[in-house]
Amino acid sequence: MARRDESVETIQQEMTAFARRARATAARMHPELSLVSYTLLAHLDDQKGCRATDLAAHYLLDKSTVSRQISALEKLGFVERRVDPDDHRVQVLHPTAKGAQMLANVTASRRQAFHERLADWDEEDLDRFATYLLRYNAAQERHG
Amino acid sequence: MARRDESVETIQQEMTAFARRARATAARMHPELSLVSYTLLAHLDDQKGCRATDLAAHYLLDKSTVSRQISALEKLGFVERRVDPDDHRVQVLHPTAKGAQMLANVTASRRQAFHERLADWDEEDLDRFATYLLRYNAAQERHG
DNA sequence: ATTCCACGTTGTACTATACAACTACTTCAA
DNA sequence: TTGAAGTAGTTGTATAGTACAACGTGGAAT
Repeated sequence: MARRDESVETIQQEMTAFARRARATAARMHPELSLVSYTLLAHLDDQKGCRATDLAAHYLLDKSTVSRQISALEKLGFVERRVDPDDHRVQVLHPTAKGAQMLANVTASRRQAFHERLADWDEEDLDRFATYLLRYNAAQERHG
Repeated sequence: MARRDESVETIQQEMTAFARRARATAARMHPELSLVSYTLLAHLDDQKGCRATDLAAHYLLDKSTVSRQISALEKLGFVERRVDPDDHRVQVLHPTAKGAQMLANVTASRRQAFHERLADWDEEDLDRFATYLLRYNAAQERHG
């Protein structure tokens, strides 16, 4: 049981350490697109458009927060709104060409940073680490 | 090479997803002690006291940020300052008894949450996951 | 038609953060 | 030994991200 506790303790500490640093690191790497904006834009790109409410639900953010983030992205010309013809309350959000381009740049640069950090890992370790993270996050979603 | 890329992509996505959620989750769980305050207080406890400058260096925060965080912790009665007799510029920071108590509570509750999330993992997986996280964070510290 | 609900915006407040300017103290070198 | 340079910490100011509450508008159901 002691070994189990120790592992859990380490996981807690290291996940926490990572979380603390993540925003600042992202901001330093990409002052033009914050971690949150990046995530929202990536979701829009991935989903081929969605509603603000969907973003809020998916990322556990208040709708007002999403509203402001989207306004900012729109002001930057990265997102456009298309009113749903079937329901005039709804705006379907899409990345613009410019937004998609910026997203592609940031994604490429993030991807490269991760590849560098993980350069000396062998394939099996990478695979296992990825699997563990998926499992951990899935558990977190279930248990809050 | 394709499998390697895929793993790295997953790691990136999942680490990002975790980072996005971490603060909000921590805030919901412990409104009385933010993730940052908790981390700083834990460091003080762990190190048996240290200077504000050390905290700033260790957590890559501006000294003004640390100064304000510490002021807040002091106002709450969780931290006390002891002027270093050898160098009157320096304040050595320590958790108070009350601070140590609060830290212990939050730590216990965090620990329990992690244990719940990881309840159905076997010992070998936990050990490997912990090792991977340590390795990943160490690499991040080196490569920015 | 009225009531209720869903979508989104805006007002307000708070926290975390950085940068710059400042004070107080120490160290070192001429 | 005194003056320059450096270090520790605080405070002023600005910004981003966030939540909650109040609101307007539009759809749905009785």
